[in-house]
Amino acid sequence: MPELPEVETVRRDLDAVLTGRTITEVILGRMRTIRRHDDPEQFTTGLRGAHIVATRRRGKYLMIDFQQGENAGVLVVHLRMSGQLLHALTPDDPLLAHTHVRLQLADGTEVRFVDPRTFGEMFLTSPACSELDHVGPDALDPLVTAKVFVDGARGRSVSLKGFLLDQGVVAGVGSIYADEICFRAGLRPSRSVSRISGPQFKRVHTMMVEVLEAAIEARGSTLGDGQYVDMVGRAGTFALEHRVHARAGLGCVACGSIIRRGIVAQRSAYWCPTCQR
DNA sequence: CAAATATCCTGATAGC
DNA sequence: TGCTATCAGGATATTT
Repeated sequence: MPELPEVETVRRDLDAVLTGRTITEVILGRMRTIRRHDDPEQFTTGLRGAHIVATRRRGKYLMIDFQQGENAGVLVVHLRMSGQLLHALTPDDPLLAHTHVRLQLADGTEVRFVDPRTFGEMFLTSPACSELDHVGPDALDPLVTAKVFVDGARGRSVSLKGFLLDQGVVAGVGSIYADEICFRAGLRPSRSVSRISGPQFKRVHTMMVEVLEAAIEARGSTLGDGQYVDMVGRAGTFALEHRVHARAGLGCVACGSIIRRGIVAQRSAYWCPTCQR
């Protein structure tokens, strides 16, 4: 499941492929991918001739800024669980199953959106991107400090994992990194944020930044299912550094206790019963 | 208002 | 072997 580090890895690849290029044609497969648009034509005509000027990311959302004549616009992409953006060097590269959108470029290459589970989406909007108003600041935004966590947790009783997954507080952390952050902070994912102190939130914040940056360095986490890969199909290596996620029944790398699995915030959660309280 | 629940969908896996 | 039932999960709408 692509989370902040995986989306950032894709953004960097995408930037090299798209920025400074022009979209010449858009081929739509499944309409569900562009479900925010009533009219598919609005999407295709809105992108045809678009000149890409920049790529950005906020949490797990990719934003592709473009200029189309006098008009500025943004193509927003969310990969959700199984979405992939792939770069095809020629239009007749074999099409993978579940290829829902093809963006053909003036240089003859193609950016393809592939998404078996179809939860991912793409939509066009104006530069203000008001559709993302409810999304909090990016987890790696320098403006995000431990205070954002302390303030965001005030008056709430949700679990730490549920809190980290709440994209309205800080955006970008998903199930994998929430587990890894909880481990490194020494706190169980089920611990209520109402029982977490200021210094503990400071540690949560420090560990969040550390884990996310290390994961970007490793080009993300590719799990056993091989689901996540970058734009040319390469896996990320951060799963090798996972301490708890998907390690139920194995020994804790720090103390040897058996890693446990349970449900927290309606998601699978993994933790060390000794290292985390 | 916050938190829990149902929903979307398909591939992988478990169980027979 | 091959079938069916179950599960996973991000964000959102709905319910509690």
